Amino acid sequence: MAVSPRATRKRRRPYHHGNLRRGLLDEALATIRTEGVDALTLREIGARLGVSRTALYRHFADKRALLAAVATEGFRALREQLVAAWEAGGRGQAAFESMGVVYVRFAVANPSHYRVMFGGFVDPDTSEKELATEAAGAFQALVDALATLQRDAIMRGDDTVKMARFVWAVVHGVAMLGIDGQLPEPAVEELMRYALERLRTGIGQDKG
Amino acid sequence: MAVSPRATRKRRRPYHHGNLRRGLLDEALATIRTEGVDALTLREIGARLGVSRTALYRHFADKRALLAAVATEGFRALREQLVAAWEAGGRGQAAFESMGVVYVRFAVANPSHYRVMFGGFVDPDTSEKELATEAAGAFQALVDALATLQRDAIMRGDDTVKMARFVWAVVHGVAMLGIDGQLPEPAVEELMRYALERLRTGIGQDKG
DNA sequence: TTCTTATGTTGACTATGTCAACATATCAAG
DNA sequence: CTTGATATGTTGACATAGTCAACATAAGAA
Repeated sequence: MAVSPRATRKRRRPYHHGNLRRGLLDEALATIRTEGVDALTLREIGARLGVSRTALYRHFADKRALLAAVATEGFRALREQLVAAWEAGGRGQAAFESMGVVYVRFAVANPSHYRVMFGGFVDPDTSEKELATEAAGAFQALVDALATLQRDAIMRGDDTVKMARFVWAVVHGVAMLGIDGQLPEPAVEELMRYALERLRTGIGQDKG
Repeated sequence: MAVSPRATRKRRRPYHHGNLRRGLLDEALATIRTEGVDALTLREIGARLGVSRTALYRHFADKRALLAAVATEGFRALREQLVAAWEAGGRGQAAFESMGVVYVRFAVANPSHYRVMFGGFVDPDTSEKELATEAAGAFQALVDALATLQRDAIMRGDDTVKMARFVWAVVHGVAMLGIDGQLPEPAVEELMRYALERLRTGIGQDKG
């Protein structure tokens, strides 16, 4: 997995290590995935790349910046998966619920990564413009899908952004409870299905 | 605010400091509230109580145990507020939504504390039996309320626990997005209101 | 009074993030 | 090709923090 010299064939030839920034990000993400955010130390990720402990500071302002970059990648991946689900599902009601499934599964499959995105490790407002952009992009995927369903009179005509936030809150809530261990193991998938169903109909007693 | 000797009049007279455990908890919570979880250091909270840095270890196994205790207190407070809202609201539909309001407001008013409860700082499964108990207690308040509404045919007859988890996910999601700064400032309260409304009716287009 | 146990303290160790000073590779300009 | 500027990477050092071991002391029991 060492960066081969052949990679330098591309236009901008990297300097010493060969895209250390990319390597740092990958290594950080790998560590986060396998050992959790707490286990992430700058020294070890440097060591793993055969680089000194402070080499990282040439590519990231500090540890938080690194985490912000990791979060950014998370939002990008999430958006891609959401859009893919929407397209593959046929851009209808079923596709919309498929997005919900994908969302929750993303979180459950990458709990630590998801936590970096939402666990207060990074501030979405200040600094990190790219993070804000990507986060907004992921949310936009949801807004777009909802707008389509509204156009087709499948969903209520409420303010789209507001409705999208609600949907987001639902899947986010399910995901968070799931990765927090607040739910019995098999309950996450089940709750997700149920949530997507009730999201559509509500929990109030049918008046028909 | 120093512990007065008069406090020792109670049955079990404390040893040296006079209920240091309680003091540690209060000080930890105060620090968490004002400066956030990251700013919580064992050394400083000890200093603030005029006690050495390791005195804490006679009352808590380690820092995580202290955080677990803080989380426990959070769940207890949350449950009390939920129950109070339910009772005061008349144990009906309105009272139920009042619980939702209280829940989200608790999180928004105590973001750092809430994060200790749900931010992965403590593991609800392992260790800390009291924490699990209190967390379950808070959830039970929700289950009980829902069961009542089901009995009165105000809510659907679905599995109560499953439905309660869904409701929990909704308010938890709104709360989390709110304290994460993912929503524009005034949007939290607005989203909460909207969420409670749509929670009842769903977002699907009315077929009537 | 004495023994035991509950508390609290001191010193020390390790791990970690970060900065400053230094070293070196790459590229652009002449 | 040399030279200077800039981008990268390294070493040494420091401050902070959590934690443990050894020691000290207070409280209650015998």
